[in-house]
Amino acid sequence: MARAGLTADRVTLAGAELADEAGLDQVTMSQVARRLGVKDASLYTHVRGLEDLRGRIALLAADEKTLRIAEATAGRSGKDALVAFADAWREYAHAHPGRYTATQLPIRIDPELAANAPGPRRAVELTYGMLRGYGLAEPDLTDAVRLLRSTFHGFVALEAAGGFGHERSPQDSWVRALDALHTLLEHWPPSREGDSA
Amino acid sequence: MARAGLTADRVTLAGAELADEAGLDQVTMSQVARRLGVKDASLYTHVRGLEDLRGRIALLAADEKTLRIAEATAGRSGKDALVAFADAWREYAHAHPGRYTATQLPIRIDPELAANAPGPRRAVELTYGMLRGYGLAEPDLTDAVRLLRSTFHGFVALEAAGGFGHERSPQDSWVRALDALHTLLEHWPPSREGDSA
DNA sequence: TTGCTGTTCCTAGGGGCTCTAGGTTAAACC
DNA sequence: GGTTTAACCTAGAGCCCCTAGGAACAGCAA
Repeated sequence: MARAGLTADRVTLAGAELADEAGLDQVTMSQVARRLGVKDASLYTHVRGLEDLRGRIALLAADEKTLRIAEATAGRSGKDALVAFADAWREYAHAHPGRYTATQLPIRIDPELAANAPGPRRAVELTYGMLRGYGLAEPDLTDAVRLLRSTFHGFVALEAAGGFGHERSPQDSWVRALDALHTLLEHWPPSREGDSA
Repeated sequence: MARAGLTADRVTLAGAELADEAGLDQVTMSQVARRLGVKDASLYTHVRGLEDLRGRIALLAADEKTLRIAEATAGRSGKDALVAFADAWREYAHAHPGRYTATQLPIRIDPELAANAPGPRRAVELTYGMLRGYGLAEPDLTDAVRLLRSTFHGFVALEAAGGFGHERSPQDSWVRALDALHTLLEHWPPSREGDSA
């Protein structure tokens, strides 16, 4: 019987494709094995188990998303960069819903695996770089980064969960949200003393 | 053998408790049945299946969250209301992580069940009510609501997923984010023509 | 060509899960 | 007390994850 020529990466990719097509919860060892024309037990040579596979998909997605954002924001600054960043984020989530939901999993990723992934550090660099033009200093910079990531992720997540009614197109709200965030960054409120509610 | 006295609500509550203690993915028919001292097949009298149970947990969580927010914002306005609203949201997510993640599920809830739930409509009313003081008109109002919900949900979700490093406390970033959102609402940017990128 | 080695992929099987079908038995009403 | 209506049960099919151990292929050496 001919070998299937599997590797951890090929298994991960098959899982990622399945996640996008059928939803992350349909990503099972059996389904992935079936898609690869192989028995499920064979996957355990390449991947530690289901949890490990999901973690690898999450890592793959994070890397891909970061790459898209890097390409989109290259050479841009100010609001251009902000919009390019945000649109790339949202478009990745739309194009790869299963992969994207994998990134939402509580981090239970093999640390050794994560250490080799370029994604996280690169993502942080990109975000801080995008905000450079707004002239924020720490800790406002960190707070702004967190606010932006929260908004991008939250918007995409609510959109995917069907959280927006049909009255107004999400796209229009998205554009306005980016407008709003831009003006917010330009007029970031000064920190006041005694704030720790 | 004495009856256990189950109802759909009691089954849902047991599932919700289990979700908070062990994570939503540990909410299985078998586990919930075990917790109730009953065989798993017995649950199907009260609940259509696992998907239905998860939907019910999501609905319960939405109602509870809305109630907390209503209590927190009662009698407040302006930034007070905004902060109370947001804090109640985040505190609910912290207190009931399993229930909260259930609300993130793509809506696959029994429509008949959802129709009887007071949550969604009430939540919308509350949010619009909170924004009344800022003097926004449609469609800006809808856009602002969506932005706020996105940010609240996104922040909580990233926080739960371990998405924030350890450099700065999430609490501090949260307080500053609310400051920022408040000033943003006070200076909501006017809509410009030709915006539809 | 033959034999050796390491890895890939297999079969077999245990245990947990969801859900259905159909039987009992407890509670509720006449 | 008898009848009816449900709640709860046992039994079982089918799918899932994962482990243990066997078979077969690829590469290399002699």
